[in-house]
Amino acid sequence: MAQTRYRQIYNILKSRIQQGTYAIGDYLPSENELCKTYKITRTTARKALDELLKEGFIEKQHGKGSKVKERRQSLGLLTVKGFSEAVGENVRTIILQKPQILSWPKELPFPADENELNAPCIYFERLRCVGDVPVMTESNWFSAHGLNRFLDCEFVDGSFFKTLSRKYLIEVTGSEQELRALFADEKSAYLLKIEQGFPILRISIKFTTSKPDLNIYSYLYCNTEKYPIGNIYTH
Amino acid sequence: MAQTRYRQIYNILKSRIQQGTYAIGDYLPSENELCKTYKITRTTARKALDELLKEGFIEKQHGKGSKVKERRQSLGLLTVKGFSEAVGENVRTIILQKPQILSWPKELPFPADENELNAPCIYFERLRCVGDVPVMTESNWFSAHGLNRFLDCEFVDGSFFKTLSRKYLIEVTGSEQELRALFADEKSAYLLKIEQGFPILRISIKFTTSKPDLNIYSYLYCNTEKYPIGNIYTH
DNA sequence: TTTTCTTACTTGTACGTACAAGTTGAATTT
DNA sequence: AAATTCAACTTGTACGTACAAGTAAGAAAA
Repeated sequence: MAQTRYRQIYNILKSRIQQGTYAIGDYLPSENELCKTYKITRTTARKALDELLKEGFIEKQHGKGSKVKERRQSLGLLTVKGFSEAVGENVRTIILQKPQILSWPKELPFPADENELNAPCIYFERLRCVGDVPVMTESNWFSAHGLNRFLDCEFVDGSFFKTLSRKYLIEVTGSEQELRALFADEKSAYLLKIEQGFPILRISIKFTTSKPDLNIYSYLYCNTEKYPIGNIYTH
Repeated sequence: MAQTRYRQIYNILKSRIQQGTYAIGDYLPSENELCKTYKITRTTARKALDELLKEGFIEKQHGKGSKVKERRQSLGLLTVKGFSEAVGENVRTIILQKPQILSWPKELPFPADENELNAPCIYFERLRCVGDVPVMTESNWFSAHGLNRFLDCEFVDGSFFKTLSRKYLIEVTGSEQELRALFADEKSAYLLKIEQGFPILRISIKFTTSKPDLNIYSYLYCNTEKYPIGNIYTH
Protein backbone atom coordinates (compact mmCIF):
# COMPACT_ATOMS: atom_id res chain seq x y z
CA MET A 1 0.00 0.00 0.00
CA ALA A 2 1.51 3.27 -1.11
CA GLN A 3 -0.30 5.15 1.60
CA THR A 4 -2.28 4.18 4.62
CA ARG A 5 -5.98 3.81 4.05
CA TYR A 6 -7.03 6.40 6.62
CA ARG A 7 -4.58 8.85 5.08
CA GLN A 8 -6.25 8.37 1.70
CA ILE A 9 -9.68 9.11 3.13
CA TYR A 10 -8.23 12.04 5.03
CA ASN A 11 -6.75 13.46 1.82
CA ILE A 12 -10.00 13.06 -0.09
CA LEU A 13 -12.02 14.85 2.59
CA LYS A 14 -9.42 17.54 3.12
CA SER A 15 -9.18 18.42 -0.56
CA ARG A 16 -12.96 18.60 -0.82
CA ILE A 17 -13.01 21.00 2.10
CA GLN A 18 -10.28 23.12 0.58
CA GLN A 19 -12.07 23.17 -2.75
CA GLY A 20 -15.34 24.11 -1.13
CA THR A 21 -17.20 20.93 -2.04
CA TYR A 22 -17.90 20.80 1.66
CA ALA A 23 -18.37 24.43 2.64
CA ILE A 24 -17.94 25.98 6.05
CA GLY A 25 -20.82 24.92 8.27
CA ASP A 26 -21.65 21.86 6.20
CA TYR A 27 -21.62 18.42 7.75
CA LEU A 28 -19.33 15.77 6.32
CA PRO A 29 -20.83 12.36 5.51
CA SER A 30 -21.41 10.42 8.71
CA GLU A 31 -18.89 7.82 9.79
CA ASN A 32 -21.16 5.01 8.65
CA GLU A 33 -21.64 6.61 5.26
CA LEU A 34 -17.87 6.90 4.86
CA CYS A 35 -17.63 3.20 5.71
CA LYS A 36 -20.03 2.27 2.94
CA THR A 37 -18.60 4.66 0.37
CA TYR A 38 -14.97 3.72 0.81
CA LYS A 39 -15.37 0.13 2.03
CA ILE A 40 -13.64 0.77 5.32
CA THR A 41 -14.44 0.16 8.97
CA ARG A 42 -15.50 2.84 11.38
CA THR A 43 -12.10 2.66 13.08
CA THR A 44 -10.48 3.81 9.86
CA ALA A 45 -13.11 6.44 9.15
CA ARG A 46 -12.74 7.83 12.66
CA LYS A 47 -8.97 7.95 12.34
CA ALA A 48 -9.26 10.01 9.16
CA LEU A 49 -11.72 12.36 10.85
CA ASP A 50 -9.48 12.58 13.91
CA GLU A 51 -6.69 13.92 11.74
CA LEU A 52 -8.97 16.56 10.26
CA LEU A 53 -10.05 17.43 13.79
CA LYS A 54 -6.47 17.78 15.01
CA GLU A 55 -5.68 20.08 12.13
CA GLY A 56 -8.72 22.21 12.76
CA PHE A 57 -10.66 21.48 9.58
CA ILE A 58 -13.72 20.13 11.34
CA GLU A 59 -15.38 20.04 14.71
CA LYS A 60 -17.25 16.98 15.91
CA GLN A 61 -20.57 17.10 17.69
CA HIS A 62 -21.70 14.08 19.65
CA GLY A 63 -24.93 12.81 18.17
CA LYS A 64 -24.85 15.18 15.22
CA GLY A 65 -21.84 14.90 12.99
CA SER A 66 -18.61 16.47 11.79
CA LYS A 67 -19.01 20.10 10.83
CA VAL A 68 -16.59 21.95 8.59
CA LYS A 69 -14.98 24.70 10.64
CA GLU A 70 -13.75 28.05 9.56
CA ARG A 71 -10.05 27.63 9.30
CA ARG A 72 -7.98 30.48 10.55
CA GLN A 73 -4.52 30.64 9.16
CA SER A 74 -2.13 30.06 11.98
CA LEU A 75 0.66 32.57 11.89
CA GLY A 76 1.46 32.38 15.50
CA LEU A 77 0.31 35.46 17.30
CA LEU A 78 -0.99 33.63 20.35
CA THR A 79 -4.32 33.47 18.68
CA VAL A 80 -5.13 31.38 15.74
CA LYS A 81 -5.47 34.49 13.70
CA GLY A 82 -2.74 35.33 11.24
CA PHE A 83 -0.68 38.45 11.38
CA SER A 84 -2.49 40.23 8.56
CA GLU A 85 -5.91 39.25 9.85
CA ALA A 86 -5.05 40.39 13.36
CA VAL A 87 -3.58 43.70 12.40
CA GLY A 88 -5.68 44.74 9.45
CA GLU A 89 -5.02 45.59 5.86
CA ASN A 90 -1.96 47.71 5.48
CA VAL A 91 0.53 45.08 6.52
CA ARG A 92 3.86 44.92 4.78
CA THR A 93 6.39 42.16 4.96
CA ILE A 94 10.03 42.70 4.21
CA ILE A 95 12.18 39.65 3.58
CA LEU A 96 15.40 40.18 5.47
CA GLN A 97 16.83 36.81 4.51
CA LYS A 98 15.37 34.42 1.99
CA PRO A 99 15.10 30.76 3.01
CA GLN A 100 18.54 29.19 2.85
CA ILE A 101 20.49 26.31 4.26
CA LEU A 102 22.40 27.09 7.43
CA SER A 103 23.90 25.02 10.19
CA TRP A 104 21.59 24.58 13.16
CA PRO A 105 22.13 27.28 15.79
CA LYS A 106 23.34 26.09 19.17
CA GLU A 107 20.17 27.40 20.77
CA LEU A 108 16.66 27.35 19.36
CA PRO A 109 13.50 28.90 20.85
CA PHE A 110 12.64 25.42 22.11
CA PRO A 111 14.79 22.27 22.24
CA ALA A 112 14.58 20.47 18.91
CA ASP A 113 13.45 16.88 18.57
CA GLU A 114 16.26 14.40 17.92
CA ASN A 115 15.54 13.46 14.33
CA GLU A 116 15.24 16.98 13.06
CA LEU A 117 18.88 17.83 13.58
CA ASN A 118 19.99 15.05 11.21
CA ALA A 119 18.76 16.95 8.17
CA PRO A 120 20.09 20.40 7.26
CA CYS A 121 18.46 23.52 8.67
CA ILE A 122 16.49 26.05 6.67
CA TYR A 123 16.43 29.58 8.01
CA PHE A 124 14.62 32.73 6.97
CA GLU A 125 13.95 36.10 8.47
CA ARG A 126 11.29 38.72 7.92
CA LEU A 127 10.28 42.13 9.15
CA ARG A 128 6.60 42.94 9.62
CA CYS A 129 5.36 46.48 9.31
CA VAL A 130 2.03 48.19 9.79
CA GLY A 131 2.06 50.93 7.23
CA ASP A 132 5.59 52.22 7.43
CA VAL A 133 6.10 51.33 11.08
CA PRO A 134 8.15 48.19 11.73
CA VAL A 135 6.47 46.25 14.53
CA MET A 136 7.99 42.80 14.54
CA THR A 137 10.98 40.81 13.41
CA GLU A 138 10.57 37.14 12.75
CA SER A 139 13.24 34.43 12.63
CA ASN A 140 12.39 30.90 11.59
CA TRP A 141 14.28 27.63 11.69
CA PHE A 142 13.18 24.20 10.54
CA SER A 143 14.48 20.92 9.22
CA ALA A 144 14.87 20.62 5.44
CA HIS A 145 14.04 16.92 5.52
CA GLY A 146 11.35 16.11 2.98
CA LEU A 147 11.01 19.68 1.75
CA ASN A 148 12.40 19.20 -1.74
CA ARG A 149 13.13 22.32 -3.74
CA PHE A 150 11.90 24.53 -0.92
CA LEU A 151 14.59 27.12 -1.52
CA ASP A 152 13.78 27.45 -5.21
CA CYS A 153 10.13 28.36 -5.05
CA GLU A 154 8.28 31.47 -3.98
CA PHE A 155 5.81 31.47 -1.08
CA VAL A 156 2.15 30.97 -2.01
CA ASP A 157 0.47 34.36 -1.47
CA GLY A 158 3.59 35.38 0.41
CA SER A 159 2.60 33.00 3.21
CA PHE A 160 4.95 30.41 4.60
CA PHE A 161 2.22 28.23 6.08
CA LYS A 162 0.09 28.34 2.96
CA THR A 163 3.15 27.14 1.07
CA LEU A 164 3.58 24.21 3.44
CA SER A 165 -0.09 23.32 3.07
CA ARG A 166 -0.48 23.65 -0.68
CA LYS A 167 2.85 22.37 -1.89
CA TYR A 168 3.72 19.76 0.73
CA LEU A 169 0.32 18.98 2.32
CA ILE A 170 1.73 19.81 5.73
CA GLU A 171 -0.55 21.44 8.30
CA VAL A 172 0.24 23.18 11.54
CA THR A 173 -1.30 21.09 14.29
CA GLY A 174 -0.42 23.22 17.27
CA SER A 175 2.04 25.52 18.88
CA GLU A 176 3.88 26.05 22.10
CA GLN A 177 4.76 29.58 23.00
CA GLU A 178 6.71 31.48 25.57
CA LEU A 179 6.61 35.19 26.29
CA ARG A 180 9.33 37.37 27.70
CA ALA A 181 9.79 41.07 28.14
CA LEU A 182 13.36 42.04 27.25
CA PHE A 183 15.56 45.02 26.62
CA ALA A 184 15.93 45.53 22.87
CA ASP A 185 19.35 44.41 21.69
CA GLU A 186 21.28 46.17 18.97
CA LYS A 187 19.86 44.25 16.05
CA SER A 188 16.21 44.45 17.13
CA ALA A 189 16.54 48.12 17.97
CA TYR A 190 17.96 48.83 14.55
CA LEU A 191 15.31 46.87 12.69
CA LEU A 192 12.38 48.15 14.73
CA LYS A 193 13.73 51.70 14.69
CA ILE A 194 13.69 52.09 18.45
CA GLU A 195 16.33 52.87 21.03
CA GLN A 196 18.50 50.08 22.32
CA GLY A 197 17.29 49.09 25.79
CA PHE A 198 13.66 49.84 25.02
CA PRO A 199 11.37 47.08 26.35
CA ILE A 200 10.23 44.65 23.68
CA LEU A 201 8.26 41.46 23.73
CA ARG A 202 9.89 38.25 22.58
CA ILE A 203 7.61 35.38 21.62
CA SER A 204 9.32 32.00 21.29
CA ILE A 205 7.32 29.52 19.28
CA LYS A 206 7.47 25.86 18.41
CA PHE A 207 4.93 25.00 15.76
CA THR A 208 4.14 21.33 15.49
CA THR A 209 2.95 20.02 12.15
CA SER A 210 1.26 16.99 10.68
CA LYS A 211 4.70 15.82 9.52
CA PRO A 212 6.14 14.10 12.60
CA ASP A 213 9.74 15.21 12.09
CA LEU A 214 8.93 18.79 11.16
CA ASN A 215 8.55 21.57 13.69
CA ILE A 216 9.04 25.25 13.00
CA TYR A 217 10.99 27.20 15.58
CA SER A 218 10.52 30.95 15.64
CA TYR A 219 11.48 34.05 17.54
CA LEU A 220 9.28 37.11 17.23
CA TYR A 221 10.63 40.38 18.58
CA CYS A 222 7.77 42.85 18.93
CA ASN A 223 7.65 46.55 19.56
CA THR A 224 4.38 46.67 21.48
CA GLU A 225 4.33 50.40 22.10
CA LYS A 226 1.98 51.35 19.31
CA TYR A 227 0.67 47.91 18.38
CA PRO A 228 0.31 45.56 21.35
CA ILE A 229 -0.19 41.87 20.71
CA GLY A 230 -3.83 40.94 20.85
CA ASN A 231 -5.57 37.72 21.58
CA ILE A 232 -9.14 36.52 21.88
CA TYR A 233 -10.33 33.22 23.26
CA THR A 234 -13.87 31.96 23.11
CA HIS A 235 -15.13 28.66 24.37
CA MET B 1 -19.20 4.16 34.87
CA ALA B 2 -18.22 7.32 36.70
CA GLN B 3 -15.48 8.02 34.22
CA THR B 4 -14.42 6.53 30.95
CA ARG B 5 -11.91 3.74 31.23
CA TYR B 6 -9.28 5.37 29.03
CA ARG B 7 -9.60 8.55 31.09
CA GLN B 8 -8.85 6.57 34.24
CA ILE B 9 -5.72 5.07 32.73
CA TYR B 10 -4.76 8.49 31.41
CA ASN B 11 -5.11 9.99 34.89
CA ILE B 12 -3.04 7.25 36.50
CA LEU B 13 -0.21 7.67 34.00
CA LYS B 14 -0.35 11.44 34.10
CA SER B 15 -0.15 11.66 37.86
CA ARG B 16 2.78 9.22 37.89
CA ILE B 17 4.59 11.41 35.40
CA GLN B 18 3.84 14.51 37.43
CA GLN B 19 5.02 12.82 40.61
CA GLY B 20 8.18 11.60 38.95
CA THR B 21 7.40 7.89 39.22
CA TYR B 22 8.06 7.95 35.52
CA ALA B 23 10.89 10.44 35.11
CA ILE B 24 11.79 12.42 32.04
CA GLY B 25 13.36 10.13 29.45
CA ASP B 26 11.84 7.00 30.95
CA TYR B 27 9.64 4.77 28.88
CA LEU B 28 6.10 4.10 30.03
CA PRO B 29 4.93 0.49 30.22
CA SER B 30 4.27 -0.84 26.73
CA GLU B 31 0.73 -0.92 25.43
CA ASN B 32 0.52 -4.66 25.97
CA GLU B 33 1.75 -4.31 29.54
CA LEU B 34 -0.90 -1.68 30.21
CA CYS B 35 -3.48 -4.10 28.82
CA LYS B 36 -2.46 -6.80 31.25
CA THR B 37 -2.09 -4.50 34.24
CA TYR B 38 -5.41 -2.74 33.89
CA LYS B 39 -7.39 -5.46 32.10
CA ILE B 40 -8.09 -3.34 29.07
CA THR B 41 -7.70 -3.76 25.34
CA ARG B 42 -5.00 -2.09 23.30
CA THR B 43 -7.58 0.25 21.80
CA THR B 44 -8.22 1.69 25.24
CA ALA B 45 -4.55 1.80 26.20
CA ARG B 46 -3.71 3.61 22.97
CA LYS B 47 -6.48 6.13 23.53
CA ALA B 48 -5.09 6.97 26.96
CA LEU B 49 -1.60 7.36 25.50
CA ASP B 50 -2.97 9.48 22.66
CA GLU B 51 -4.29 11.96 25.19
CA LEU B 52 -0.92 12.18 26.91
CA LEU B 53 0.66 12.64 23.50
CA LYS B 54 -1.71 15.46 22.60
CA GLU B 55 -0.95 17.25 25.84
CA GLY B 56 2.78 16.92 25.36
CA PHE B 57 3.56 14.59 28.26
CA ILE B 58 5.06 11.84 26.12
CA GLU B 59 6.43 11.19 22.68
CA LYS B 60 5.87 7.90 20.92
CA GLN B 61 8.51 6.07 18.93
CA HIS B 62 7.50 3.38 16.50
CA GLY B 63 8.98 0.08 17.58
CA LYS B 64 10.35 1.43 20.83
CA GLY B 65 7.76 2.87 23.17
CA SER B 66 6.34 5.98 24.79
CA LYS B 67 8.97 8.24 26.30
CA VAL B 68 8.25 10.84 28.95
CA LYS B 69 9.00 14.26 27.53
CA GLU B 70 10.40 17.28 29.25
CA ARG B 71 7.70 19.82 29.90
CA ARG B 72 9.03 23.30 30.30
CA GLN B 73 8.14 25.21 33.36
CA SER B 74 6.39 28.36 32.46
CA LEU B 75 3.28 30.15 33.49
CA GLY B 76 0.54 28.83 31.24
CA LEU B 77 -1.64 31.79 31.41
CA LEU B 78 -2.96 32.89 28.12
CA THR B 79 -5.61 30.27 28.15
CA VAL B 80 -8.71 30.61 30.26
CA LYS B 81 -7.18 28.34 32.85
CA GLY B 82 -6.52 29.85 36.22
CA PHE B 83 -3.08 30.57 37.56
CA SER B 84 -2.85 27.75 40.09
CA GLU B 85 -4.09 25.18 37.66
CA ALA B 86 -1.64 26.31 35.00
CA VAL B 87 1.49 26.55 37.09
CA GLY B 88 1.35 23.59 39.43
CA GLU B 89 2.20 23.05 43.04
CA ASN B 90 4.44 25.54 44.74
CA VAL B 91 2.36 28.58 43.99
CA ARG B 92 1.76 31.13 46.68
CA THR B 93 -0.74 33.90 46.54
CA ILE B 94 -0.52 37.00 48.67
CA ILE B 95 -3.62 39.10 48.96
CA LEU B 96 -2.56 42.72 48.65
CA GLN B 97 -6.06 44.03 48.86
CA LYS B 98 -9.15 42.04 49.76
CA PRO B 99 -12.21 42.47 47.55
CA GLN B 100 -13.87 45.77 48.41
CA ILE B 101 -16.14 48.34 46.91
CA LEU B 102 -14.38 51.15 45.10
CA SER B 103 -15.41 53.72 42.57
CA TRP B 104 -14.73 52.68 39.01
CA PRO B 105 -11.29 53.85 37.85
CA LYS B 106 -11.25 56.27 34.94
CA GLU B 107 -9.34 53.77 32.86
CA LEU B 108 -9.80 50.01 32.74
CA PRO B 109 -7.72 47.45 30.83
CA PHE B 110 -10.52 47.43 28.27
CA PRO B 111 -13.49 49.80 27.89
CA ALA B 112 -16.34 48.60 30.11
CA ASP B 113 -19.79 47.75 28.82
CA GLU B 114 -22.44 50.36 29.58
CA ASN B 115 -24.56 48.49 32.13
CA GLU B 116 -21.67 47.43 34.27
CA LEU B 117 -20.83 50.93 35.41
CA ASN B 118 -24.30 51.39 36.95
CA ALA B 119 -23.53 48.97 39.76
CA PRO B 120 -20.67 49.56 42.20
CA CYS B 121 -17.19 48.26 41.40
CA ILE B 122 -15.44 45.47 43.27
CA TYR B 123 -11.67 45.58 43.25
CA PHE B 124 -9.02 43.23 44.58
CA GLU B 125 -5.32 42.81 44.15
CA ARG B 126 -3.00 39.86 44.55
CA LEU B 127 0.66 38.96 44.25
CA ARG B 128 1.56 35.61 42.77
CA CYS B 129 4.75 33.83 43.72
CA VAL B 130 6.44 30.64 42.60
CA GLY B 131 8.13 29.44 45.74
CA ASP B 132 9.44 32.62 47.29
CA VAL B 133 9.89 34.48 44.03
CA PRO B 134 7.21 37.05 43.21
CA VAL B 135 6.39 36.72 39.52
CA MET B 136 3.18 38.59 38.92
CA THR B 137 0.88 41.21 40.33
CA GLU B 138 -2.77 41.01 39.52
CA SER B 139 -5.42 43.75 39.70
CA ASN B 140 -9.07 42.94 39.11
CA TRP B 141 -12.16 45.05 38.62
CA PHE B 142 -15.74 43.93 38.07
CA SER B 143 -19.31 44.96 38.61
CA ALA B 144 -20.91 44.03 41.94
CA HIS B 145 -24.32 43.59 40.35
CA GLY B 146 -25.84 40.27 41.32
CA LEU B 147 -22.90 39.19 43.46
CA ASN B 148 -24.56 39.29 46.86
CA ARG B 149 -22.34 38.98 49.88
CA PHE B 150 -19.26 38.65 47.72
CA LEU B 151 -17.14 40.71 50.09
CA ASP B 152 -18.05 38.62 53.12
CA CYS B 153 -16.99 35.20 51.98
CA GLU B 154 -13.65 33.57 51.40
CA PHE B 155 -12.59 32.28 48.00
CA VAL B 156 -13.25 28.59 47.33
CA ASP B 157 -9.82 26.91 47.36
CA GLY B 158 -8.35 30.38 47.13
CA SER B 159 -9.57 30.63 43.57
CA PHE B 160 -11.61 33.54 42.30
CA PHE B 161 -13.03 31.70 39.31
CA LYS B 162 -13.92 28.64 41.35
CA THR B 163 -15.82 30.94 43.68
CA LEU B 164 -17.76 32.43 40.81
CA SER B 165 -18.57 28.96 39.55
CA ARG B 166 -19.50 27.28 42.82
CA LYS B 167 -21.26 30.09 44.62
CA TYR B 168 -22.84 32.01 41.78
CA LEU B 169 -22.87 29.45 38.96
CA ILE B 170 -21.04 31.88 36.71
CA GLU B 171 -18.56 30.48 34.20
CA VAL B 172 -15.90 32.23 32.19
CA THR B 173 -16.87 32.00 28.55
CA GLY B 174 -13.95 33.73 26.92
CA SER B 175 -11.29 36.38 27.19
CA GLU B 176 -9.72 39.20 25.30
CA GLN B 177 -6.11 39.99 26.00
CA GLU B 178 -3.48 42.50 25.10
CA LEU B 179 0.25 42.20 25.65
CA ARG B 180 2.74 44.97 26.13
CA ALA B 181 6.36 45.10 27.17
CA LEU B 182 6.90 48.01 29.54
CA PHE B 183 9.45 49.51 31.89
CA ALA B 184 8.57 48.52 35.45
CA ASP B 185 7.07 51.44 37.33
CA GLU B 186 7.73 52.11 40.99
CA LYS B 187 4.92 50.01 42.39
CA SER B 188 5.52 46.95 40.19
CA ALA B 189 9.26 47.10 40.79
CA TYR B 190 8.70 47.18 44.51
CA LEU B 191 6.24 44.30 44.55
CA LEU B 192 8.17 42.11 42.13
CA LYS B 193 11.47 42.92 43.83
CA ILE B 194 13.16 44.14 40.67
CA GLU B 195 14.76 47.39 39.66
CA GLN B 196 12.61 50.19 38.38
CA GLY B 197 12.95 50.35 34.59
CA PHE B 198 13.40 46.61 34.22
CA PRO B 199 11.33 45.25 31.31
CA ILE B 200 8.10 43.58 32.41
CA LEU B 201 5.16 42.14 30.57
CA ARG B 202 1.74 43.64 31.08
CA ILE B 203 -1.24 41.52 30.14
CA SER B 204 -4.54 43.34 29.93
CA ILE B 205 -7.53 41.04 30.12
CA LYS B 206 -11.26 41.25 29.73
CA PHE B 207 -12.89 38.00 30.82
CA THR B 208 -16.39 37.52 29.57
CA THR B 209 -18.73 35.33 31.60
CA SER B 210 -22.00 33.49 31.29
CA LYS B 211 -23.63 36.41 33.11
CA PRO B 212 -24.21 38.98 30.37
CA ASP B 213 -23.52 42.05 32.47
CA LEU B 214 -20.45 40.67 34.20
CA ASN B 215 -16.96 40.98 32.79
CA ILE B 216 -13.76 40.84 34.77
CA TYR B 217 -11.10 43.37 33.90
CA SER B 218 -7.55 42.60 34.92
CA TYR B 219 -4.02 43.83 34.65
CA LEU B 220 -1.20 41.35 35.13
CA TYR B 221 2.30 42.69 35.57
CA CYS B 222 4.75 39.87 35.04
CA ASN B 223 8.43 39.52 35.70
CA THR B 224 9.25 37.08 32.91
CA GLU B 225 12.95 36.78 33.59
CA LYS B 226 12.82 33.51 35.47
CA TYR B 227 9.30 32.40 34.66
CA PRO B 228 8.19 33.37 31.17
CA ILE B 229 4.53 33.18 30.25
CA GLY B 230 3.73 30.01 28.40
CA ASN B 231 0.96 28.92 26.18
CA ILE B 232 0.14 25.74 24.34
CA TYR B 233 -2.28 25.77 21.53
CA THR B 234 -3.73 22.75 19.80
CA HIS B 235 -6.46 22.81 17.24
C1' DT C 1 -52.59 22.60 20.29
C1' DT C 2 -49.15 21.16 23.33
C1' DT C 3 -46.58 17.77 25.47
C1' DT C 4 -44.49 13.32 25.74
C1' DC C 5 -42.58 9.34 23.80
C1' DT C 6 -40.57 6.60 20.43
C1' DT C 7 -37.50 5.80 16.66
C1' DA C 8 -33.80 6.38 13.80
C1' DC C 9 -30.10 8.53 13.20
C1' DT C 10 -25.45 10.45 14.89
C1' DT C 11 -20.78 10.09 17.55
C1' DG C 12 -18.25 7.90 21.80
C1' DT C 13 -16.34 4.02 24.20
C1' DA C 14 -14.69 -0.63 24.54
C1' DC C 15 -14.29 -5.10 23.40
C1' DG C 16 -11.31 -8.60 20.37
C1' DT C 17 -8.30 -10.11 16.40
C1' DA C 18 -4.71 -9.94 12.86
C1' DC C 19 -0.88 -8.51 10.51
C1' DA C 20 2.59 -4.72 9.08
C1' DA C 21 6.58 -2.34 10.37
C1' DG C 22 10.32 -0.41 13.32
C1' DT C 23 13.87 -1.72 17.12
C1' DT C 24 16.99 -4.43 19.60
C1' DG C 25 20.00 -7.88 20.95
C1' DA C 26 21.36 -12.58 20.71
C1' DA C 27 22.39 -16.47 17.76
C1' DT C 28 24.30 -17.86 13.57
C1' DT C 29 27.03 -17.60 9.66
C1' DT C 30 30.81 -15.75 7.08
C1' DA D 1 36.17 -10.58 14.52
C1' DA D 2 32.66 -8.97 11.54
C1' DA D 3 28.56 -9.37 9.11
C1' DT D 4 24.17 -11.46 8.69
C1' DT D 5 20.05 -13.58 10.22
C1' DC D 6 16.57 -14.38 13.36
C1' DA D 7 13.45 -13.97 17.31
C1' DA D 8 11.16 -11.25 20.50
C1' DC D 9 9.81 -7.27 21.55
C1' DT D 10 7.71 -2.53 20.42
C1' DT D 11 4.07 0.70 18.00
C1' DG D 12 0.97 1.36 13.62
C1' DT D 13 -2.89 0.11 10.80
C1' DA D 14 -7.15 -2.23 9.86
C1' DC D 15 -10.48 -5.41 10.32
C1' DG D 16 -15.16 -6.51 12.93
C1' DT D 17 -18.65 -6.21 16.82
C1' DA D 18 -21.44 -4.28 20.55
C1' DC D 19 -23.51 -1.05 23.29
C1' DA D 20 -23.75 3.82 25.47
C1' DA D 21 -25.11 8.41 24.80
C1' DG D 22 -26.45 12.65 22.41
C1' DT D 23 -29.71 14.71 18.64
C1' DA D 24 -33.72 15.50 15.97
C1' DA D 25 -37.95 14.75 14.09
C1' DG D 26 -42.19 12.43 13.65
C1' DA D 27 -45.85 9.64 16.08
C1' DA D 28 -48.71 9.23 19.89
C1' DA D 29 -50.88 10.92 23.94
C1' DA D 30 -52.53 14.62 26.82
